[in-house]
Amino acid sequence: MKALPELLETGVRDALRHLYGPDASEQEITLQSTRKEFEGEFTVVTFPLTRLAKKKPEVIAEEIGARLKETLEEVKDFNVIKGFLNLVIADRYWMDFLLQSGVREGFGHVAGGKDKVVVEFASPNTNKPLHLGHIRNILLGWSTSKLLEATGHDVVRVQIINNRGIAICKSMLAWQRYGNGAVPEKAGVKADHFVGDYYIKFEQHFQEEYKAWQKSDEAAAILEEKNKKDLSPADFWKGYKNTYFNENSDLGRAAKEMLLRWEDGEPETVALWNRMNDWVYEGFDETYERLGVSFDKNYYESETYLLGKDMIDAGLDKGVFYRKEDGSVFVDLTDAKLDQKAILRADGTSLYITQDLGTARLRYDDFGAKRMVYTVGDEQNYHFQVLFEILKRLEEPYADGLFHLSYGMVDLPTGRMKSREGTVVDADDLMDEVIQEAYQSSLERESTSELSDTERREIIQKIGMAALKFQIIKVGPQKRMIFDPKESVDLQGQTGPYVQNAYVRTRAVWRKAGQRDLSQAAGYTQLEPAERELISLLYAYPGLLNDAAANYDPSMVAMYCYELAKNLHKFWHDVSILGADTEAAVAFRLYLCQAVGNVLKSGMGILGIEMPERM
RNA sequence: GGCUGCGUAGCUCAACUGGAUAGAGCACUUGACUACGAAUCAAGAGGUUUCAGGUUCGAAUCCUGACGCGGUCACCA
Repeated sequence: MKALPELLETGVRDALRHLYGPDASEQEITLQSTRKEFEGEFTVVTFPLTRLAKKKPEVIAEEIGARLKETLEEVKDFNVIKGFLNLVIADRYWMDFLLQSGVREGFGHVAGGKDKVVVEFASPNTNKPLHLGHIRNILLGWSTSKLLEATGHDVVRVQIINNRGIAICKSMLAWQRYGNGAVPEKAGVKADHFVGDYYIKFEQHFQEEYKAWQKSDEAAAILEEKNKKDLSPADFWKGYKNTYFNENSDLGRAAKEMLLRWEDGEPETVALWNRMNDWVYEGFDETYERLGVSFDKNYYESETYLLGKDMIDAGLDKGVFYRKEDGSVFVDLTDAKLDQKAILRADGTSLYITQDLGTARLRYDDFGAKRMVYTVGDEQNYHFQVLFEILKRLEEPYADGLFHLSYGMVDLPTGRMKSREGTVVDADDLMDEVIQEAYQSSLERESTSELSDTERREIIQKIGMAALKFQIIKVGPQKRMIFDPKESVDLQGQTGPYVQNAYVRTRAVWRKAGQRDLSQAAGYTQLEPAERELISLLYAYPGLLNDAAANYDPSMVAMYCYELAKNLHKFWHDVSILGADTEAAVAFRLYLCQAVGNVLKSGMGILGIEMPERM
C-alpha cells in the first residue's frame, strides 16, 4: 500500500506534465490536509501554478482534478473552491488501510535505528522540594524523550542534581542550630519538604538578624556612607541584603564557613551534607514515581563541578580562548553576535559554564551520543547559545547535535510565583489536589461501583494525573503559560480525562461485543462521514509523531489526541456500533474502535498519561 | 539602554511553518439519557489577530516602525 501524500504528489506532477508540458518537473506542489468544513481529505493549492499553466486557478484545479480521478484509483472524487482542489480518497483505500495496518499495537512507532540522544530534564536543587515549574520541566522533558523514542531514537534520560553550594549549606546550618536532632520519619514530614523547611527556617532567622542589625551603629554608618542615591532606609536595606549576607551577617558567615569546610572535605560536614541530601533524594524519588518518570543516570553536581578545566587548556592551545593578565580565561564570541565571556576565574576556579563544558564532554564519554537535549527554562537562552557556540569552536564531536529545549515560565493567574511571597505551588500538594478532585467527581458516578477499592483508587489516580499533565503539556513549550490550579482539576472539555473517556468507550464496546465474526469486516462497503474522519486521522498519526519529534514539541501530540478523542465521541454519537444494520458494519466498527483505542493509548503514553480500562 | 522572546474571543490555548469564512475548550444561553458509558453530543452568542505601514495572487505568520509585557546582559548558578 503506497503512502498517500507521495502518491498524490507524483500524480499531480504527472498531471501537470501531461497538461502543461515538461517544465512542470521543477514545479513545487503544495499539498495539505483538507479543512474539515469541505469535502475531501487532501487539498492541492493551485494558485502557485498559474505561472506555469497560464490559466486561472479554478480552471487548473478542475483540469488536475479530472486527470487525477481518471488516473488514480485512490481518488474517488474531487471538488474545486477557488484555487483549492479538494481530493476525496476512495473508501476502499481507507478500509484496506484500517483492516491491514491500523489495528496493530505500536502503530506509528518506529522500531529504532536512529541516533542515540541524551535528554536532560528535571535537574533540581536539593535545598527545596519540587514545585509547579519543575513539573512543567519534567513533563516536557519526559514526553519529549518518549517522543524521540517512539520515532526510533535510542534515548538516555539523565538529570543533574544540584546538590552542593551555599543553598544546601543554609539548610544544614539551620538543621544543626534549630533542629534538635529531628528526622523526617519521626516528624512525619516528607523528607524533601523536611529539608526545605530548614531552608525556610534559615531565611527567617536571617531576616530577623538583618532587621535587628539595621538598628546598630555599624548599620547607621553604612547607611550614611553608601546610600548615595538618597533612598529611603527601607529601600536601601532591600538592595543591600546580599552584601549584608556576604559581609556583615553572622549567619551568612557561618553558612559560608560551612561551604568551605565542605569543600575541604571535613568529615563531619560531609556526613551531615550526605545525610540531608539523602533525605532530599528520597523525597524526590517519591515525587518522580508519582509523576511516572525515571532516569537512566543521575549526575551529581558535587561530582561534576570541578570538570571542564582540562577543556580550557585545549581551548587555549587551539586559540579559541585567551588568558588575561590576571590569569582569568575568556572567550571572545563577538563575531557570533555574542559577547566576551569569562570561563575561568582569575584564581583558577571554575564557573557555571566551565562545569557545563565538562559535563557535556562527560556525557559524550559515557554514552557516545552525538545528540543532547537540555530541558531548561528560557531564562537561560543566552547561556546555552554561548555554551553551544563554545563547544562548536572546540570542535567537540557532538557539537552539532546540541539542542536547548527551552520553555516559558509558568505563571499563576495572580502573576509570577514568588517564594518570598509564599505563592509557590508545591508539586506534591498539586498532585494531591487533582486526585482529590477526581475522587469527588467519581463519587457522582456509578460506572466503577462494582470494582474493588484498590482498583478504583488506581483509576482515580490516573484520572487526576491525566488532568494535570494534559493541562500542562497541551501548551506549546516556548509559550509562557498561565496555570490556574482550578482549571487543572477540570475533567471536561479539552482535558486529559476527556481523552481517557474516549479510550474507555472503545474498551467498553469490545467488552460488550462478546464473540463476533470479525472477518466479516472486509465486507463493509461504504463509510460514514464520521468513520472517514477517524480513519484519515489515524492515517496521519505516524507523520504527526515525526513532525512533533522534529520540533521537540509534545503539545502537538496532545492536540492530536484531543482531536482524535473528539472525533471518536462524535462517531459514538452518530452511528450505532453493536446495533449496526449488518454484521460487516459491526465488525468493521469494532476494528475502528480498537484502532482508535490503540492510537489514543500510544499517543497519551508518549505524554506519560496512562489510560484506564474503565472510569 | 543593547540583545532577545511574546502580544489571537471575557479567560486558557490552536492554526499543518505564507493558503480557504482565524479554530477548540472554559464560562454564558438552549436542546438531547428507557440507546454500545451524558467525564458525552448538538445549537447559539463571542474577533479590525495590539497599532501603522510594506512585501504578493494571498499575511496572525515574513520585513520596517510604534506601543505593551517578559527574559537576559557577573570572574552567580
